Amino acid sequence: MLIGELARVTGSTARALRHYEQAGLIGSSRAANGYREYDESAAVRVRNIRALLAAGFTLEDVRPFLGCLDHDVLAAPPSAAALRIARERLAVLERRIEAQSAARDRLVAALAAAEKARAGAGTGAAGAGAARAGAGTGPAAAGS
Amino acid sequence: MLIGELARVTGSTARALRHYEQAGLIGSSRAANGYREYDESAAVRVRNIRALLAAGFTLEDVRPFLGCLDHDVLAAPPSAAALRIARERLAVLERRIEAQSAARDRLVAALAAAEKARAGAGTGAAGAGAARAGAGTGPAAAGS
DNA sequence: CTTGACCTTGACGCTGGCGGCAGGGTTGGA
DNA sequence: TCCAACCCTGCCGCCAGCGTCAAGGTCAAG
Repeated sequence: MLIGELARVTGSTARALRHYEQAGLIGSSRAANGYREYDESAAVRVRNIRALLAAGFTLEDVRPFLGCLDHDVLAAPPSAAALRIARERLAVLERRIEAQSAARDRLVAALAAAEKARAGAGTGAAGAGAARAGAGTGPAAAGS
Repeated sequence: MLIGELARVTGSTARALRHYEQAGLIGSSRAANGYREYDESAAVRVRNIRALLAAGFTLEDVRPFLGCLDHDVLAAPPSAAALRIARERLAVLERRIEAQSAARDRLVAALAAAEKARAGAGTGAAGAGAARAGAGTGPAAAGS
């Protein structure tokens, strides 16, 4: 399989694949003309890599998983280091989701308050008061 | 308040504040000597901005909230336009949270499968089988 | 032989959020 | 008078994951 086909079947691009190779995540044999050649397992490997990337991993983070990615998924008996990194990434993801959910909740609350203020008073003076009530849970409180 | 003090009270840096200004997120009056001068509300505003950034917003994302950040929190004089933008942002937030939650779920599933495989078989042959079972929800399935 | 679709390496560009340095001006205190 | 501690603008660097030329070589088809 040449690089273009691998790109197609993995939903990536030739450029990305060369990038992964340069990062040491995938390998390739070379044909006589210098073209990269891949076998079937490369497709699986690349899909796994991209899945990890999509999950917020960096290329560096993916490296420890290389042993597993060959076979079929990243569920092969992974090294302790791989597990550790996965958990770290998971924690980061959780924190990010948490932070964004908090932002969302604040925004929802602010919207509700704004609409209530709208219904109550037109000028916004009363609205500012209602708004201030939400301030405790608002971004200003998150000044860590 | 000069930029250094504002940086101190907001836990940021002068460099960052100039960056926000260049991005149009904060303003400043200038003293005769050209120094930036800020009033108290600037600190609140900056803290709000940083809170949003910490929540995964980009500077661009923050821009629509500017009207709210001035006063005290993100509850503004609820103009129809502001409400609309807020709702748009809310939708974007929801989508982002959704995407990241999906990534998290995949990662969790992969971890669970990995640990099951670990507990089940050491060599990897049987482990690969167990792994394959988890593959449906695992990264390999996320080849979009 | 030519065309056109593939492939190669190399190198610069881009986005985001600053850090850091260069090369200055200003101000207050010893 | 001189230093230290501020401030200014401007610009390059960095990380990450590629995109996008540029400038070619290769190969099958017409």
